[in-house]
Amino acid sequence: MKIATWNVNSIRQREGHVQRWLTQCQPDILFLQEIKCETHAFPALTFHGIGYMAEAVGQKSYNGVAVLSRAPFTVVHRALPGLPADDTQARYLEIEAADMTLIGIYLPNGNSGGSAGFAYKLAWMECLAERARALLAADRPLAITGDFNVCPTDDDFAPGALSATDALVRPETRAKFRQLIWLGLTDAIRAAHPHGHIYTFWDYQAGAWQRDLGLRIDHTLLSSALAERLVSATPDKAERDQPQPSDHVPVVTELS
DNA sequence: ATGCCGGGTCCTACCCGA
Repeated sequence: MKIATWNVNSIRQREGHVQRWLTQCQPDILFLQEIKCETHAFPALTFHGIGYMAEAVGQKSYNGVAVLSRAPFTVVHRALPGLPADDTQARYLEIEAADMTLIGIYLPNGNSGGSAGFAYKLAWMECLAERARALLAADRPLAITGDFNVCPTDDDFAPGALSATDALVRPETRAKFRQLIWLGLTDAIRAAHPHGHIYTFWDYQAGAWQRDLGLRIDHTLLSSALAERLVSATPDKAERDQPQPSDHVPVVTELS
């Protein structure tokens, strides 16, 4: 079973990329982030045409998540439980499929909006940990996948690619990420590649791709029952060389 | 060297990303 995640940086700009990639990679499930369109504008029919059912949680201009699946699934939540009711940012989609709970996230970046923006990121991470805790307590096989906007350690970004005060690497951000991990979740990419630099994002600017100045910020976290089935978890770097690519590449996690 | 590219939008200068 292949579960994939991809921040596509606008589905309208990358619809053809996703269609081609699905055909060539054949994942069972693909979570998308930064679709940057309203829910009704998501091009579901394109994906129906190649055998994928679709569900989107969108908003105008920013954010937006979606899931594509070859097998039927049930939508459980279209927003992160625990957030204020007036929070309309489209960043969370939780489904049940193949007897697993699968969560796709676009975690707040935390660099814009000053201290309030960073506080929002930390509050969002706290709610996510609370949700994960509840699902794990109920003994649900669980995967949380998506764009976490967190470099968990100094091995997870190229030297010089970020300042020490960036919201992706700040100690408070990393502490919240560890809080998630310590619930008993396995960071699948790091488990499959224990040593060295491995990236999922390269900025459009300053030749970051050509100079390999990347970040590892797209993650898949697995509960123990799924971690025991882990076969591989790998970014598909070839996508970054496509014409008009997203700045993120797809990450594919394979379970036996 | 946080705005170098690239997406978005009340259309065009400005917000956001990581």
